[in-house]
Amino acid sequence: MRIGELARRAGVSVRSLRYYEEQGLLVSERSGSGQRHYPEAAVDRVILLQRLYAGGLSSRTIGEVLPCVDRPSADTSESAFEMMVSERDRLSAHIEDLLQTRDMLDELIATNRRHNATLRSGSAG
Amino acid sequence: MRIGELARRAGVSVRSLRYYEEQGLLVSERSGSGQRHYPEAAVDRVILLQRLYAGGLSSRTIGEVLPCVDRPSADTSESAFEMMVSERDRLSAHIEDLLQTRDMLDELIATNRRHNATLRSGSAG
DNA sequence: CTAGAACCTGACACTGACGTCAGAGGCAAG
DNA sequence: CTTGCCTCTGACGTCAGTGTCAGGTTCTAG
Repeated sequence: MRIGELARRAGVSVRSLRYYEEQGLLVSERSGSGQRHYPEAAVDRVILLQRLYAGGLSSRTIGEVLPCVDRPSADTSESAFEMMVSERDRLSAHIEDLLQTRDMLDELIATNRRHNATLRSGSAG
Repeated sequence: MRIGELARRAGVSVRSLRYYEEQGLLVSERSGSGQRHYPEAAVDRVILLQRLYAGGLSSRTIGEVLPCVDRPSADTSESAFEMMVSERDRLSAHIEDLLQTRDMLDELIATNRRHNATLRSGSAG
């Protein structure tokens, strides 16, 4: 498929796909005229990339981790594996942090609800 | 206290404190010579701001929800309250997304561990 | 062949919370 | 007064993924 279809099916912009390729995260075959062509598997690949980006990994980090995805059995994935584990730990810590923030928001919301309830019982507004 | 002490005690940079003030999130009294002075409570205030930033709220958004923090009983917090709730929901969705990403990483890690174990049992590396 | 959609490269714009530098003034200690 | 650290304002730099525009080529339908 060409880049437009891949973009639609993976739910990203064409610009992003070119960027991923520029970062070495996504490969394409080129037709004689220079147009990019992708196999079906590229859709899942891009979705995977999106998920890693969503996890806060940078392009560089994703590039270093990808060998673990593509060839989990090669030695090249030694440092990649460590990177992946440390990224998972970083992500876990980040999640914990966000959970604390959410708890704080929940408390604030509860406090405000109590006040609002008090106000509403006095005068609607 | 002056800005340097507040920065140390809250664990942020002096630059950040000035930025927060510029965004209307942190107030200071000025001495005759223009230096900023803060009460003890400013430490917790800055920590609160940090937590909201960590939750992915922008300066503008924080500014809009702060009335809920400062005066939970005022009407001014009506839209602020809705904003706070929607930010909590956004944060929850974000956390769910990150959890999925972490699960994916965990699966990748498990897969790689199996391969590494196989390798190591054959030849240490 | 033609119109128009899709594609190409290249490059600049943007966002947003800061880092950092410059040049100047403030303040406690000796 | 001097030394040295702290603070001030102002402004430009950074990062990183993506938007967007420009100018040109390629593909597809009729």
